[in-house]
Amino acid sequence: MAATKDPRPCSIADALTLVGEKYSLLVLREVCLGNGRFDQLVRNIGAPRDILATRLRRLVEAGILTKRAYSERPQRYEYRPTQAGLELEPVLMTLMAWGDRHLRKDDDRPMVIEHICGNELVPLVTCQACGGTVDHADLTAHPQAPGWTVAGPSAA
Amino acid sequence: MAATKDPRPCSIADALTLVGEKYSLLVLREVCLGNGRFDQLVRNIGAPRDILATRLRRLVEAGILTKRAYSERPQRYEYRPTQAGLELEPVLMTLMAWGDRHLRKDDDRPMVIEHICGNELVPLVTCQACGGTVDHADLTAHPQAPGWTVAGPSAA
DNA sequence: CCTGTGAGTTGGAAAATCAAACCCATTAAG
DNA sequence: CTTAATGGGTTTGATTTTCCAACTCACAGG
Repeated sequence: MAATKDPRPCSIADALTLVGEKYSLLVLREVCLGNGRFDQLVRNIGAPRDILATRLRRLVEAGILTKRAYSERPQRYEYRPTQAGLELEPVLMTLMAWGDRHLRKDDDRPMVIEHICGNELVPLVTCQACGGTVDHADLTAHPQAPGWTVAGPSAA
Repeated sequence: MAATKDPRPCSIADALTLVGEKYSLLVLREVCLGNGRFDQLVRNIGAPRDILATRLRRLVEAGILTKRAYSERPQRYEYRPTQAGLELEPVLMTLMAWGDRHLRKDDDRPMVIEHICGNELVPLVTCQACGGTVDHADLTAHPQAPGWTVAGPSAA
């Protein structure tokens, strides 16, 4: 009998094993803001230095960040997002918008993002095909993995 | 001098204190799929039962899930997303799309989402004002919190 | 009566986090 | 020349979480 330990195969889960650990998405936030230096990350995120070092290694090896020297003698490094890292920014924006809407009173947003169009960014998640916004009621899930239905594993 | 422990005030960080712990977003995934029962969550997520119980309590108290009895005698409960919970689904869809693009070869997506328009959902994050997609190069951040610049704390 | 299901709780070992101190190279100040 | 500061970490030891298996409780079925 197989192990009772095969969770649903899922790209959300896979993405979270890379960026779901504590502080990882905050590292990405700072790095996208242009703050890629170690001490800056420590101050702006408030994470322990050793944990931060671990996360940075992991994000670099995952291809989400790159480490580059901005000075030889003395050697000094900074972290910058890769293309894959930059493509996580929409996730951050969507999460920030959710936090602004549900966790704050009125308009006390700690950060406003300006879009190139000149307006304040209010991110919407839309369907590429029809352009409509993505709402729960409009979605139907189709698991592709063999042995899995929406409800769970079939015929264990 | 103040404590050296005031991280940047940020709705991303605040949102992550609620849904950033291990398994929390996977719980939301399952609950959005309609799988709100305890043993179903254990099987489909692969999380330890005690941790799951802790997460469920937290998500309920945060107003992201509700606990409902679907049977008295014997008492049996299920968890369902609140409106706030449903509004996190776009975050999940965006994260899933990122995982599909960057963590998988070709078209071996473990799950396909169908939009009501009849097409496969490819989520795009767009600007509500102009409708354009959200790319890093088009964004400018404006911190609103006193004492904070994009780079970090000003004049501690 | 014995077994099974659903929804958890309990106990103890293993792993991760935390804060503070330390290290190394280089530059700046007195 | 000695002392202090900066940047980018590593080390150490105490505290928290996580993990896993076993257990509980209430009811239902055969």
